[in-house]
Amino acid sequence: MSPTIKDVAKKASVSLSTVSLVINGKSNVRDETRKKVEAAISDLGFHPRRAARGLASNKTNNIGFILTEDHFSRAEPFYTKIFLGTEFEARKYNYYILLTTVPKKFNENLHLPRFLLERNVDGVILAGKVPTKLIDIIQKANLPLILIDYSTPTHKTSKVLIDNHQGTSLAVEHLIQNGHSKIAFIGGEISHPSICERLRGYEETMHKSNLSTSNLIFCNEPNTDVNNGYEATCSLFKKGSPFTAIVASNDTVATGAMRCLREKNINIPQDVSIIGFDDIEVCLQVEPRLSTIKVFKEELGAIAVRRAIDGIESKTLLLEKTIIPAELVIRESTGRAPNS
Amino acid sequence: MSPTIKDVAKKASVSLSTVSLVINGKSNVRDETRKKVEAAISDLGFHPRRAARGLASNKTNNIGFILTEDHFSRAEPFYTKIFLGTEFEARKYNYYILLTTVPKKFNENLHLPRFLLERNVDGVILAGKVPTKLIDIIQKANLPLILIDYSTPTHKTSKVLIDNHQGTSLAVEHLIQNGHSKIAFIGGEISHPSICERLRGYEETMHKSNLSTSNLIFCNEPNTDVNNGYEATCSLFKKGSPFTAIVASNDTVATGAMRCLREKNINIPQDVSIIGFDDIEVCLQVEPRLSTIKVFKEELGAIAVRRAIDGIESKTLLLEKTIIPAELVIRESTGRAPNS
DNA sequence: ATGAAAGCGCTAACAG
DNA sequence: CTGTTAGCGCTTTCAT
Repeated sequence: MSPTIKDVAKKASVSLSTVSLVINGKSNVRDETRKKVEAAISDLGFHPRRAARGLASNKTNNIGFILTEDHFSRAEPFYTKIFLGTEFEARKYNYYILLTTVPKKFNENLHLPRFLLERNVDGVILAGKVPTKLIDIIQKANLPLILIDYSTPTHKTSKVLIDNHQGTSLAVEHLIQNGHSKIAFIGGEISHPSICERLRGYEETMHKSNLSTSNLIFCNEPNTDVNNGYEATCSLFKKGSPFTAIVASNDTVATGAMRCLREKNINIPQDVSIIGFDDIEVCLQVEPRLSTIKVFKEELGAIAVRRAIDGIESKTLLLEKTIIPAELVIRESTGRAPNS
Repeated sequence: MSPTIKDVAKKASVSLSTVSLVINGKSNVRDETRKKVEAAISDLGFHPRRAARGLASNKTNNIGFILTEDHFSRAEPFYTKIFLGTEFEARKYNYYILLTTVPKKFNENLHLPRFLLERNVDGVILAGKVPTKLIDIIQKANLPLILIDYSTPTHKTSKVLIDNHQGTSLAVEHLIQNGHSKIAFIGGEISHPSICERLRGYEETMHKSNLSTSNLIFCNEPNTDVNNGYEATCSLFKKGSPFTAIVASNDTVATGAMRCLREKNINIPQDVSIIGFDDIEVCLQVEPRLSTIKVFKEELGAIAVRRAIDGIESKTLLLEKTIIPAELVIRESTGRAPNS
């Protein structure tokens, strides 16, 4: 058996409660006593058992991380990075992250995460678009809740968001500086607030520069995967205005667009420039390498964890909204507009 | 406060221990009593608190999942899928997965995962190449241990492996059937047993068909990322024999090779065929779509969880070695050899 | 500043 | 088959 607080107490010749005070970093311990206890702890290689602490203090030191199944499989590299960010940050504060997924069509009787039922988390982080019913349930359970990359007007929650609007602004400005004026926007799932904001950022920046967007927006796709990018680009060719650049709603969509361009023997970036959003691995694996708007994914996760812990430890659920700027990354898929 | 076993006992007019017996599915409870208890449980929406169970039973119902940091960032989509496989399977058995990473250059005093120190897991799964020191420590702690996609001759452990050898055999045979005979193998990190086996599978299948591999193997790269694939292919051009097909040690390496081919204006698959290994998302995002050897990643994770639970619940650590076959996936990057 | 004692919610002998 | 009882290892009043 590993040593317990009792062993430590004996070794340091103090009482159990004194050891407990030291473990929990409470102030009212004489320095000398603290030293003694700390020595005993490190001598014995003592580590408090979580289960015991949890039972006594009614706290789990776990944070639940929930995303929808299809988000995690479709946009995997994006959410994996966010998750990793949460894990690293949680470690610093001695929390564990419990990750789980829920189906897109969520049924609260079937799919409620176990850690919610078992009250095995002190707070919850939701990433991406999630069922609003799930938000309701978590709020009713009175658990600190942080949304990442999602927000809904009907629910008041803390959230950590990407500056999508600024992101596509950056993208459009970069293209304009390269002499482009006929710039298209493609990608689906406008129902996701982030995608919608990306579209708005594009539109506003275009209009601010007196550029037309008519017949240059193709967002009727139901999703944001490779095929949607491909289809949207096909539509752009069939029904759209002429263009020399494409802003894609994310990197995956951009790769679909690239496929379409290649099929039509259009050179990137000589004939058409293309820029993505997110900065996932694939940007470096396609040919040419994809310019994009970088999202600080690990940071999003880390900040969410800090907010969650704030909520857990302060007991006052203050609602904070944090917006993280995005950053332009220029690679090989964007260049001067033809004849400019 | 959520209901406790006490509330259930009162409601069902039985004792605490009877409720406990029901919860734990022990057999010695009269059917009628069980029904009564179950009704009370569902009426109250009772869920046993993990911390309490854990403390009383000295069991956590957690399984630790450890991988090296650079594995998780470099070969992220691969390991993410394995991790997801563990999570889904663990759910069925009421376990949680605690994921954490350790640095490649592992120092046991600095980097020992918390859940090991705090004895907060009942078993451990290691994925990919991990420090052997870590294996030592886990075995010394007498925790059931399962390796995924790794094995070391110096340690006796249960493991779940990919049939790498058969995988590259499949790849080579597919190419031979398409008229290729000058087939190269590229990719680095032969120190990883999996990569080494992939090389061996290639070699043996080539030799079995009386094909030469001389000056067709380029594996001096230190890693298996995009650049290594690129560099290995450059070497192949500079120092190698002529070839019409490439077997890459994984998909990421394959994308690097594709970059090199494109730079040299070599068409895939008209001039050179290329096939990867793993079947990660990027296969569908590059142009042309990459033929590959599919690894059942979620399955690897799921089986590892079952093995771990076997070990936890049986208390007898039997060493099992499970090998999962790989599968040929033909897409657009492989075709008939030129002039055949 | 430190110690004594109660108890968190459950499991696990043991009795009956 | 069911109930009684004693902890599991820690936190947390409450005294001192």
